[in-house]
Amino acid sequence: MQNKYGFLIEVASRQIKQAFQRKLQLSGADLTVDQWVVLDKLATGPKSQVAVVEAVYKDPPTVTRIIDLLGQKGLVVRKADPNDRRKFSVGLTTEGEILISQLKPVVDDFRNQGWEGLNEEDYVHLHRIMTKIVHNFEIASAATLMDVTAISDDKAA
Amino acid sequence: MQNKYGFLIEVASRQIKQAFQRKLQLSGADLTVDQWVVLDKLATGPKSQVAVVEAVYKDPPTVTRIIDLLGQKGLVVRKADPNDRRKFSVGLTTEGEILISQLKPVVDDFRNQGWEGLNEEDYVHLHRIMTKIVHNFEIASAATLMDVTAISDDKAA
DNA sequence: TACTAATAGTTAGTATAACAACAATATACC
DNA sequence: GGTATATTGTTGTTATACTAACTATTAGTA
Repeated sequence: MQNKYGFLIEVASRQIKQAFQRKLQLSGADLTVDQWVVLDKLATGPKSQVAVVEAVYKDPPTVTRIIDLLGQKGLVVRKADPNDRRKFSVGLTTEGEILISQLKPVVDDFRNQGWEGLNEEDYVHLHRIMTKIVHNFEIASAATLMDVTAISDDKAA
Repeated sequence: MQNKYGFLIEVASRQIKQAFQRKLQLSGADLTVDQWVVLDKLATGPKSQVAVVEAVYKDPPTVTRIIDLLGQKGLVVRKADPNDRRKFSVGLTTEGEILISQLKPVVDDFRNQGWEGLNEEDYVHLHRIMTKIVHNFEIASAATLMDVTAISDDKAA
């Protein structure tokens, strides 16, 4: 039982990301995959950067820079939080909202294409195995993350 | 069927890599995960960089830079290929070989820990689903890669 | 109140990922 | 033989990942 699941998962992850990046480019969007992920999370309303960090499971520095870039592209804005001067409230601009609505079909297309030939049961397998592996390393944040993903996924997609 | 498998796989991949990186650090090895992967592939004998590229499914520039770093650490050496002056033959130094043998048990430990509670059948599921997704995007290199991984894995670990 | 600890976010440094462009060499083909 | 093409590897640029260190602010507590 010495399977190189880590290598397998990592390579698949890179390939999927790359395919999605090409899809984004073909659609004419000037966005990276990670920028899309953050942008999409903001669709449910403005959030502090900490909230974004928790939503996308990236580090604070990474989120800072992605929001910087999204800001330069005019897709999001930082506003001061009146209740806590440490915080920002990061929200979509009108352009950001328009871009999201334009990309939604592209993203759905991509998901359907990638999942073709697989079924709900496969997703349950995939999720169970991934969650188990992550739990096995006792990564607290990841553990909750995987659990939450399972629940929110069917609705969020 | 709109599951966010991409997000799920990517987050799990990052978490696993991170856990492995910590394991490496605890063992006292001054190596990144990617450096380990390349080093490990060279254990079967010297290879050209193209061969390494194919073995680890990374880009040529990435492999160039990783080998640079492994070279700076005295773990590998580039030798000129007498038959083809474009090529190098990249091989382990004695220090590289020693490090690999020292890390083998650490790596095995990590794999066993991560796979705890899962069985062969789960690996088959995992591999089948990943391969299917990658095939669905018609990523030629990845397709072969996943297929090859399936075969070589049980022996390679 | 004053002191300490925690939180929110940024900056810096190194490594990896992907793409493009490039030099050097080897191969194919006329 | 000579030219077009493919292969091998490098360099440059931008973005992300992670760690560490840092500022500013808030919360907790003696």
